[in-house]
Amino acid sequence: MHRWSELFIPTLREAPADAEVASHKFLVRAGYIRQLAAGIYSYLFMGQRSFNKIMAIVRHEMDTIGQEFFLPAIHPREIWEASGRWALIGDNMFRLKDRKGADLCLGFTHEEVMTDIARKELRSYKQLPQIWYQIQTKFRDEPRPKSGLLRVRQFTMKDAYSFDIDAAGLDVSYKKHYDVYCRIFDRCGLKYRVVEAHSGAMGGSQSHEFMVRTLAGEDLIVSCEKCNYAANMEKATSKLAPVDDLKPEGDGKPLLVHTPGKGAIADVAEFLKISPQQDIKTVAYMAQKLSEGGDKTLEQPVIVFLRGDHSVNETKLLALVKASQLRPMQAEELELFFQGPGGFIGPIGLVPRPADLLGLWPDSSRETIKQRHPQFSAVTENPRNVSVVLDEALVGRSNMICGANKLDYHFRNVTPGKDFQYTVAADVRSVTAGEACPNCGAPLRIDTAVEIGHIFKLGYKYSESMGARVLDRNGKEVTPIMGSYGIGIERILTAIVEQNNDENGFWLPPQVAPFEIVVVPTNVADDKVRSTAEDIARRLDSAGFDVLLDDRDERPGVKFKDADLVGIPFRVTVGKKVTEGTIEVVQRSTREMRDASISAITEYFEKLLRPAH
RNA sequence: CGGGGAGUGGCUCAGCCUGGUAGAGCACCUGGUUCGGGACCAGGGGGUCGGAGGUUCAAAUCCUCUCUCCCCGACCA
Repeated sequence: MHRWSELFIPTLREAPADAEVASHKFLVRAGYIRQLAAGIYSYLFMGQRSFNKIMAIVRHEMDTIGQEFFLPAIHPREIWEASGRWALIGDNMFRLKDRKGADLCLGFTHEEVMTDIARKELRSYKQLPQIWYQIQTKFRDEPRPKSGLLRVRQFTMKDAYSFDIDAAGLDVSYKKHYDVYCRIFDRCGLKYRVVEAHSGAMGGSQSHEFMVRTLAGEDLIVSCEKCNYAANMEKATSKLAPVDDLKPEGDGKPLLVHTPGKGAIADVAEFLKISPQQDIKTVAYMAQKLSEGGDKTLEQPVIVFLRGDHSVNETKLLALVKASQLRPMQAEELELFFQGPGGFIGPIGLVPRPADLLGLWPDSSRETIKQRHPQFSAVTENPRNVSVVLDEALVGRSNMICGANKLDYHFRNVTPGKDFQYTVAADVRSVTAGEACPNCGAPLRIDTAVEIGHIFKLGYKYSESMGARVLDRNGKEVTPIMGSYGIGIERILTAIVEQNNDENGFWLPPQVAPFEIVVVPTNVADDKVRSTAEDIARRLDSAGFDVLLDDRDERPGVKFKDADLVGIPFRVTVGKKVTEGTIEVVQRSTREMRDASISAITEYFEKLLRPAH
């Protein structure tokens, strides 16, 4: 049993001025956390106690499918070189040197370390499958930490890695994680949604994110009102309603039309009395990525054509061209590739690079295009180097409007595939709310959400690059296939607080709350009240409940306010009614208040909190 | 990195424009009265005004530089 008078629970009447979202305000006010620097927090007694309970649930469930490890937080450069990510990750990785000048980094994630163990130790298919996990601190030097614990530079992650002999094995390991994650989040009392996700920088084929809807979230999820379709914005697709194509004019060949001063899609549509859906939007990027050595930025032009009312989903595009960044082309670059001015650029005249060269980059020894500015000789010598991406929504369309690469002119009668060629047709647009669900056709909705868990099928990315090999049953050397699975511990608590709060504070489910019950004597100067509260707290404690006795010599109002603030799901108020043998039990979430008998209080909570017994 | 905002006692803030040597509420300590929704009275402790430099007889206040934090964007598992 814990006594509040002896604990350090520094509650605040007012939220710190720099706290913006509910979870940040309340976790600070409730004395769970304190900030040390941007995106770096100390966890105090109450916070750590809650995290420990969350981690216990995670551990308990993970132990049903895997084995717990504990890996180093400091890694040598070499393993990150081996996977190719030392250069790829960039400024988000904390890097340091040891006294000998050797490069080290703080663990950003642990694929490399786990794969290093696997490549050194795993020899035979008989050792597979393996699922290894840990609960460990991760360090990520975020460009913009924000919203309290929602986006930080140091946090705790449960990360797991699976090694299987083949894809069918990976399917099994993946499914195990999927199911265990659902059990974990259910036990934490979270309302969440599992969405299809893009595997992004981690690489790999299949991926799901476990998302909690909240306005504080930074991710967008698309979900169907009717069926269970749900996807991350970067992955979501929709069924588009058919569009009426324009009738061809004249001989049906592209026809130059004068559109003076009408560069923007909306202006062109109005001027020509067409719908933006009949216009082709051109978006020109320079795709960028670091060279193998990490010392140079490689660039290549990528031009996207899509329906006039659609917008590019840059994440989809990045994955398609295997780039790490996109920047809009500058005016002189537009001139170079289109030989036309911004606002009037279009596909006709471009020479798309062949599909088999998509995503292929100039080798690292070559100077960047930027450095060759202003001549751009590297590219002008080789116009095939332009990747032309056609959004899928334009496939099969005809007689569209597009920029003519000539000031104040557009083309009519333009049919993709006929009047211009492209490198590849792919889904590179963003879904918007209200479009039809790809499964059932019902309207899609878009919500902000927090990502609390993520599971990936990594494939061979790390095992291959780092050289993990085992012998199969035929004695043939094969590369194990991997999966990687993460849960953000702090985000579980943060998401729960975002889901369960009111003007006075928040409440946690008993299984993750720092205490299940707070016993509040209204006046410790009253012997009868004080001793009854002591007795109740002691009996509940003996019965195995996590009890906090608020034995502070404070006025009742102060104690009630604090009790409401700090996330404890049940309050037992010991006051005047002790003379009648009665106390009150208040459920924080509903504010529901019930009298209970002092003598039967243990049984009362047994029924409430331990229904299985 | 671009744009915006803010740094004054533990928390929330006033004072800055118009320079004169720092204040309020809450919190904290002592004593007393109180005790069912953030009490009251009396006394008290605590601040290099983010830092450095400059202007001035005099700087929280004016000027220059700088650091930090927050928000929006870019970016991001």
